[in-house]
Amino acid sequence: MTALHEPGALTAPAEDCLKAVYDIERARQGAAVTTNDLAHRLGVAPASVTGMVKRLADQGLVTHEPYHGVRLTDRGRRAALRTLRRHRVIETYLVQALGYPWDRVHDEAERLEHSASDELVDRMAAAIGEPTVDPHGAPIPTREGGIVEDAAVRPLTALAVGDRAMIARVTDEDGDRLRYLGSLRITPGTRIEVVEQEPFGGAIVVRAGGKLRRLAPALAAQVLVSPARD
Amino acid sequence: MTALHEPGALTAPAEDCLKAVYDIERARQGAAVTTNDLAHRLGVAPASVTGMVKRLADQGLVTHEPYHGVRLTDRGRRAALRTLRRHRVIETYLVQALGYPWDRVHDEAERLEHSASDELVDRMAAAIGEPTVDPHGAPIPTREGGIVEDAAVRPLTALAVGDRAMIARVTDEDGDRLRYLGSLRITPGTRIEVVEQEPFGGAIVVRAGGKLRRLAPALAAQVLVSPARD
DNA sequence: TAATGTATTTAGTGTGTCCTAAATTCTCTT
DNA sequence: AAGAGAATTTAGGACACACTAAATACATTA
Repeated sequence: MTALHEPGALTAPAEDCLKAVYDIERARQGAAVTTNDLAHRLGVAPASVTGMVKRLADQGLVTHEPYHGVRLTDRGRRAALRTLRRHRVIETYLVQALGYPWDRVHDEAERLEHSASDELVDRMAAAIGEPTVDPHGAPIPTREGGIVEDAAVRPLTALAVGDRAMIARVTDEDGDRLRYLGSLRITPGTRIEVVEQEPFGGAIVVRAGGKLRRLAPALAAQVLVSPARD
Repeated sequence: MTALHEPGALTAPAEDCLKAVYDIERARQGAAVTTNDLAHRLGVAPASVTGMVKRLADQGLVTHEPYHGVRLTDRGRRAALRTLRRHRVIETYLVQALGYPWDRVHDEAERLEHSASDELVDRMAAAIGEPTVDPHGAPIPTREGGIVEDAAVRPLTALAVGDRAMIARVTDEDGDRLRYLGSLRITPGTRIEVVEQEPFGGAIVVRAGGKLRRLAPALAAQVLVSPARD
């Protein structure tokens, strides 16, 4: 790909990288993001990340303290949120308007987010009633770049036996795991109650939709819940 | 962009080039396509086309007789039709499902066609009732790669005064010209009658939707009509 | 048939993205 | 405080795609 003429236009790998920095920065609660994390997330060699980050730093989208990690600048954060909005609107549209199952929208959106115009994304959002969360429960940034992360949300693993809650979000992108969770009705909006917590890193047993479900801790950690208000 | 791993995966510029070869080959009635034609169509320097064509030839998608033009192989034609189907289904979907005006779908589809999966395109087609022509009247290739070009279709310029016909297709991609034609109701499906043909390359005057419209020959040449059956 | 002008290809560059292998820096433990 | 091991960056390639400038082939006309 040659130099892009439109000012501010980013390449697809650059957008992906910014999105990844945003995501990991948030997961790390604002700490700097290591190139290794990024390499892992992006499926790319660590040395490649160094190069990408250098280009993004030249454009003023991230700051890079060599050997100490990457941070988004304000401009970088805006760009990341723009891409995130595209991604999540597209995912939601695919599910609501085109009947995609929730476990197969990620990869499609991953490609489309780089070529869809703002107009298209806005039309999609309008067509399905301006959704505020995507099919996995993740908040959709607004046109203006705002985003509301629900502070009350915790991982399912943080609940105690007897706690009731509602599934708010599933932070997993792997199709197989999502399909599995879907088959168990472990999806945003479902009410659950923790029935049992097996000791020493064992499974968590919840009642969901009237059935008992055993969730491996690795899976349960990806399931975020909000306190049941009843 | 690095070497693509999926077998048969083409880069966006390669897909664009194949589509252009297909289109020009058809317009030239099967004659070989010159690199200059392609350069013009793709908005790229002629030397760049030579390089692109070389890569496509290495992949067995075109044959290239140096200094004498390019031809699609069967595999190349299949690839071109796959892209063309994506493009035209997307254009039609944007108009029918998302309310786009017909003069603004081309550029959007031009980008999306390279990142939309077959599944997405098929779902779009299904959602709007498996259309057979796009908003400009161009036939949409089938999933299997077939395409039916209406043989009875002729340019508006080929009609004589007094002839009646129906607008079948507008072979123009420029947004401004399409918007203009749209404002004149010169769109697929409209019945017209040739009222006057100004001599020596002058305008063609047609009655369309009850109104008289003067069309410059360059514009009229892009308007294809099929004989009115009444 | 030779000359001329156009079309086309070759040669040489630059950019973005990726890689592997080798150096470097950091951190943690002893 | 030093050294081992891990993380990171640098160095050196490769490939796709674009460019300009120069060389070459073609076709047409005088």
